[in-house]
Amino acid sequence: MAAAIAALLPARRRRPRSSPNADETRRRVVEAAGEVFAEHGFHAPTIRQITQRAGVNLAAVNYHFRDKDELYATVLHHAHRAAAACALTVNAARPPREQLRACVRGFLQHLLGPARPAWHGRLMAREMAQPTPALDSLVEESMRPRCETLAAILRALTGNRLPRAQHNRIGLSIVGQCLIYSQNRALIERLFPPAPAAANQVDALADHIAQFSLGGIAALLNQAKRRSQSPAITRRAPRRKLPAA
Amino acid sequence: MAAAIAALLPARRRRPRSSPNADETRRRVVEAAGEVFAEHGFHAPTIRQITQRAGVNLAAVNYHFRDKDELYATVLHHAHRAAAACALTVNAARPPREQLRACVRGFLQHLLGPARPAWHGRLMAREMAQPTPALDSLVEESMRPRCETLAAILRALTGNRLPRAQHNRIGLSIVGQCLIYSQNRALIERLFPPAPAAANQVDALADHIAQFSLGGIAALLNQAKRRSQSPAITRRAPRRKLPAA
DNA sequence: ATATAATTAAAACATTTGTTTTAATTATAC
DNA sequence: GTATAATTAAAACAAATGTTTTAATTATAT
Repeated sequence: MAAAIAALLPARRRRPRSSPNADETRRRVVEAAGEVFAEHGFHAPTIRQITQRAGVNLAAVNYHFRDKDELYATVLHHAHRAAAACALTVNAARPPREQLRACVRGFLQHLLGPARPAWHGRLMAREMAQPTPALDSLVEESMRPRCETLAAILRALTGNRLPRAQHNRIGLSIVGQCLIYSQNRALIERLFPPAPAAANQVDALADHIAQFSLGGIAALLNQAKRRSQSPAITRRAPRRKLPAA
Repeated sequence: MAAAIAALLPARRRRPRSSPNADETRRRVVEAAGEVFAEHGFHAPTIRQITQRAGVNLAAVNYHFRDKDELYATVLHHAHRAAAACALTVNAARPPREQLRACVRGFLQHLLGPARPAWHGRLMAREMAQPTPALDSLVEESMRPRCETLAAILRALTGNRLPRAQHNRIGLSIVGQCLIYSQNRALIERLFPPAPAAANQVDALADHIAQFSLGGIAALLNQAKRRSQSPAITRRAPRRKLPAA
C-alpha cells in the first residue's frame, strides 16, 4: 500500500535508499547546475541546459530533486559547506596583521579559485548580489560566522577604540575590496584587458588589500585620536579660512 | 505604398513622428521597466509585470520598442546619461584629497540615491554584476570616463610614484568599497539590521571611504619607499627563521 | 467635417519552460 | 532466476511568456 501511495506522489523521491549509480547522476546534476547558476543566476538557466550539460535525462531534476527551486537550494547548500571548511585558515596565535592577511587571502581564494569546485564562491557572491529566498540561510550559516571572525581581528587591530558603526564600515570596506573582483569580473576584464585577477595572482591581491586596509585603519585611528584631543569639533577640523582677496 | 510596407513590418515603430501622448506612455514604460530591471535583473521581470506597473497596454512594449531587448537597451541608455551628468562634480582646482572625497561622494550619491530616478545607479551596478550584451556600451560610455577621472586624482595623490598595476588595484579598492553598498544591499540589511546605508548617511559613508582610502594609499607609498631603500628584497622581509626546537 | 495615420486595447499565437506521465531499463532481494 | 523496486528515457502537458494580429480609438491634416 505504501507503494500505491508513493505512486500517487510521483514528484517525490520514492525512497531515501539510493543506488550508487543514482548518487552519480545526482552529483553530476549538482555540479552542472552549480556552474551555470554561478554564471547566470537562477532564472536564466533552463533545466534542459542543466541536464544536457550534466549528460543526464531531462526528468532527472524533477526526480532526484523536487523542482528547480530545491535543486538550487541543494546547490547552495553544497557551497555553504565548502565555505565553512575554508573559514578555518586563520590562526588566532599569529599577530593580528597576519590574521587579517590570512583572512583576506582565504576569502579571495574562495571567490576566485581555483578551488576545486570553482563555482562555490562565485555562486555565493551572486546570491548576495541577486538574492533569492535562500539568502537567509546563506547569511546565517556562512556569512555571519565569517563576519564574526573578521570583526574579532578588527577589534584586535583597533584595540576596540572605535564605535561599533565604524567597525562595521571597516569590515565592509575590506569585504567590498574582495567582492568586486568576483562580482564585477566582466567589468574589470573590459577595463584592464589582461585581467589582474588571474588565479596565480590571488596572493598578490591579498597582500594589496591587507596592506591598503591596514593603512586605512591606521588613518581612522589617527582621526579618532585627533578628534578626542579637540572634542569641541566633531566634524573634521576646518582649514584656516582665507579672507577673501 | 510606404504605408503598405509599414503594414508588413508591424513590429517596428511606424513613424518617428510621435504624438505627445505617445511620448508619455514611452516615458511611463521606461520608468517602470527601469525600476523593476534594477531590482530583479533582465530575465525575471515579465512584460506583463512591466506594462501593468506602468499602467499601459501589454502591446505597448512591442509597439514603442521592438522587443524586450531593445527596451532594456533604452532603459540602460537613460541611466548612462544620468551618470554622465553626475560625473562633473569634481573640481580640479581643489586639493587632491578633496577631489577624492567629492568623487567618492558623487559615486555613492549615484548608487544609493536619493537621486530623482533612484534606479539609475542600481541598474548600472546590476549590469556590471550580471552582464548582458549591453555591458560593452555601458563600460565605454560611462565607466571608462569616470575611471579616468579617478585615475587622474590617484596620480595626483601618489605623485605617480607607483606602477600602473598598483594604481589600478587602488582604484578598484575604492570603487569596491562603494559598490558593495549597492550590490549587496540585501546582505548588509541582514547583517546590520538598521541599514547603515540610509539615504541621509551618504555623506558619512563618503567621508569614511575617502579617509580609509587615503590611509591605504599612504601605507602603500610607505611600503614602496621602504622597498626602494632595500632593493635586494622584493617581497616583504622574511621574519627570522627560528631553528626547530 | 472627413480621411488618414498613429496609438491603444484586446485577443490570439507560437514558443519556451517547468513539470508529469508512461514506458523501458537496471539494480536488488528472495 | 524471478519478482519487485529504483532509476532512466522518452513523450506529453499545462502554464507562462514574448510577440503578432486585428479591431477600436484618438489625433492630425486637408
